[in-house]
Amino acid sequence: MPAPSEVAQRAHRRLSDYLSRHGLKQTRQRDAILESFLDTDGHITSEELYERVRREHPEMGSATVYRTLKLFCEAGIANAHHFRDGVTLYEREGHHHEHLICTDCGAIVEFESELVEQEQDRVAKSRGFDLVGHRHILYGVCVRSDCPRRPEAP
Amino acid sequence: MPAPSEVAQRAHRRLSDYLSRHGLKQTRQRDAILESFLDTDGHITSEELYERVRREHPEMGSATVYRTLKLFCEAGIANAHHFRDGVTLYEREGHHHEHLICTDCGAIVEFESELVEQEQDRVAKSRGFDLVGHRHILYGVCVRSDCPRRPEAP
DNA sequence: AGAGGTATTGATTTTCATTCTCATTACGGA
DNA sequence: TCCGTAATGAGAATGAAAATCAATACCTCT
Repeated sequence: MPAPSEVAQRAHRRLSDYLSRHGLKQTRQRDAILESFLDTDGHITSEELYERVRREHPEMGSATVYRTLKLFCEAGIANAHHFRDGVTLYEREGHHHEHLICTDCGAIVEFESELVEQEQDRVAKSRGFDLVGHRHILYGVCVRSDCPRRPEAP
Repeated sequence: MPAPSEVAQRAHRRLSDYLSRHGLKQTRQRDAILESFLDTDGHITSEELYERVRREHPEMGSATVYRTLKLFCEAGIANAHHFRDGVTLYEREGHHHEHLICTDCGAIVEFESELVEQEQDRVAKSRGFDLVGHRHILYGVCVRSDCPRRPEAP
């Protein structure tokens, strides 16, 4: 296996912290799932991750992956998205960014904007809120010539 | 039939247009559902709307409401949201706004920002997208001691 | 107005992601 | 190593949304 990146190490540490701080246990499954998850770019569903983990650990149950991904969110290692109904997409917590989604082909492009960031703080504050997170999604039609039409709306 | 507001009339017209333009039919169910839907403030699930419509039209089927709400979205009368997984919330299309949600009490406050609006256009364009819509959600904790459960616009 | 072709409906079933249940197993502190 | 408890895996349960399908309602044409 490749050298443990700095980011990966941080994630492992964060999980350990969270577990011990909450009287939970460190298990081989949680480690395995974290390993696979960290090895992922972009977004992934629980089911997809399950398939991946399964290749290395055939005895793994899908319910465990669901449970663990939820745990990761609570531990600040992952983030859950509900871009479309019926599926939860997870991605690594870290460099935070927003999403630009093609309503035709479903392509997801990431972006960030310091300007929007500041404006969000301003708005939340003015409404008497302590901002703890946000989600900013743009829907558009991408110019890709191959954009294979696939149904999905906001 | 109550006084037809300007907004309601526009919605009815938009539905008629969409139907005829797509070779679809005008039915009493669609009218009834639109009526109830327009009578709604804030967000509503298909199931909730079904219950409401049902009071006036006991013969209505829930599948019809699902289908119709989807139709409304395509016709530009409604918008679908997936704030949490597993449920689709619909709201009237119209004055467009973003949402600020309290993670503690679930209160939903609406806001808009011209500045963010412009920035969105800029970002989408720079990525080769034709912007057709967006969703901007802020999550925070409202600092009021009574944390009012009031999904209302300012 | 009447007929016919098709979209629509309502009841029901099906799908499918996610959660729950529970007996069994694995952690981890003492 | 022992024990109490959290965790796991398999399968059942849940629930929103979609799909089926026979019966019905619309609409267009005559």
